[in-house]
Amino acid sequence: MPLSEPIDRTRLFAGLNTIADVSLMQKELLAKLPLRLVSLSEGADVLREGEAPTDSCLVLSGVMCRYKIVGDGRRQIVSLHLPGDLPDLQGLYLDNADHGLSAMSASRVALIPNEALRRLIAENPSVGVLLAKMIAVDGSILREWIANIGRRDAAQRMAHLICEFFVRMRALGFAEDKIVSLPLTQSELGDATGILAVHVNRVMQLLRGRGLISSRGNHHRVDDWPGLKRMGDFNPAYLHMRASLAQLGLA
Amino acid sequence: MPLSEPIDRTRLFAGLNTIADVSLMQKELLAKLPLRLVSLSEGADVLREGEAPTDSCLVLSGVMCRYKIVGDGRRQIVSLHLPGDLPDLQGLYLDNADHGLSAMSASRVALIPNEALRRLIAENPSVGVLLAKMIAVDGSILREWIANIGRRDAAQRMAHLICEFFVRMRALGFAEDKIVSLPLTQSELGDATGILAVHVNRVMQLLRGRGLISSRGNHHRVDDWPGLKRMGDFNPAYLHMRASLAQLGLA
DNA sequence: CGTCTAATTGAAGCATCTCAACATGCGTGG
DNA sequence: CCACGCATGTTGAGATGCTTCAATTAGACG
Repeated sequence: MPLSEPIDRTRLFAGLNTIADVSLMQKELLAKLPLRLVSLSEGADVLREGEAPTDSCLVLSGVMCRYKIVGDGRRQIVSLHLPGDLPDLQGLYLDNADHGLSAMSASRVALIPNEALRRLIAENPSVGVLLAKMIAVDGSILREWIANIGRRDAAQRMAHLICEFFVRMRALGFAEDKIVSLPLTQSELGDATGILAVHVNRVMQLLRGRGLISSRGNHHRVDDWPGLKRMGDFNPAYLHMRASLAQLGLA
Repeated sequence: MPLSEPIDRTRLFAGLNTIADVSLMQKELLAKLPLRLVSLSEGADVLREGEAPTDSCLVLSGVMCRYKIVGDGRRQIVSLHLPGDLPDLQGLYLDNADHGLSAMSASRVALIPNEALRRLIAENPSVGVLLAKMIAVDGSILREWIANIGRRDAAQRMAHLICEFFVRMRALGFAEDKIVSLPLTQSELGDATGILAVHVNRVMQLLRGRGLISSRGNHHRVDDWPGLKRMGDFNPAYLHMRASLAQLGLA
């Protein structure tokens, strides 16, 4: 449902800013885009597999995910998206969505008509380059997920997922106290890592047992960042961020 | 090593043509790009993880792959690339490669200076849209790989991989007799699907035993296409091809 | 307080891995 | 042409990580 609250248009640059230097002019152009604010309850879909997208989705608050359903009905989450992300930019160029897009927690998003985005890109190629970079980074993260699921065991996968989420949140200015809210149930964590929920539980206990993290509900505290990083074989290069780990206080 | 043989410039459009309608003018513009022909022996790297790409790679012949190496040294192949593909387009927008790019069989590629590509896109936005679409489809295939590895068992994964390879080859005009040359060793098939080589062997025997495929060396014949499709839970929508399966003779 | 979802625990089964050996094919050099 | 070496394919047996099924506990919410 559309809301009347004011939209935080700086969110438009938040994600872009972590990977590229967005000029003042580009910010102004982006801020002028027509936005339709929508509030989503937990689990709500913005887009379903097979639908033809007419708008691009900007996450304002909450955590969203893209997912696919395989033949036997099981779900695979293919990416997580934080405030400032544009999870479905490739919808600008594809006729039908090959995945669903839904809210993992109550979220607010801004819908941007693809027509307006296309016009902006056409008139202002430098903005197009920014968005292309965002799509490219998205692809890079997808590749790392493939490697994560294909070649690491359950504990490593989970550790890697938490590392990625933590670093991305941090880059956006969240999680300053090393406490990160990962609003996923264990079942959803399993959908993201290709593990069954019951086993996620045991893996999380393992991570906690080793003193890497501690949890209370959805809120997780990173107790031993070097250890978690090592356990997850985490190297942030694939995130293509402008800031180094050191600059994020995560040396 | 650079060769002096004539370059088949129609390869420049082959991959694009399967997903988009490339106009005559666009073909002419692409054909004018400066190309540097390079011949690769099996296993040769065009790009290694961490390197800064200066050229984009167009596959002229052979099969190439992008891959990542995880901490313990194991390899995960994240995509396969056929003649007409531009496997590393996102290198246009990223400073450092997050993956390696290598030849799975003796291959010929054409290297296109990124500078020239960027100029072409800037002067001719419609070509930029074509390439953006290619990057978007690339992302879609990555997502399907995540779902494949995360949520299907070994036999399904392998069947799905073969289906994808077969359809993509077919769309390019190969494999008309339902015989497809998949120049991967069982170890490499394992790297692509997240399975160990020994187990790949048993899975291939299973597929052969069910009459889905038959193999002689690297050449595999699809004996039961509907069966293979069913086994691999294969739905080609994610390839975003212009041609339907029916149009490819694979109803 | 009752209901519902999510987290936790246990036990048993199975898919995949691991280790180890042997077979096959292929290119190379004698 | 044969002999050899090496990479790849094949087979077997045992270990294990993850799944499956089932039941219980904890926590959130009206």
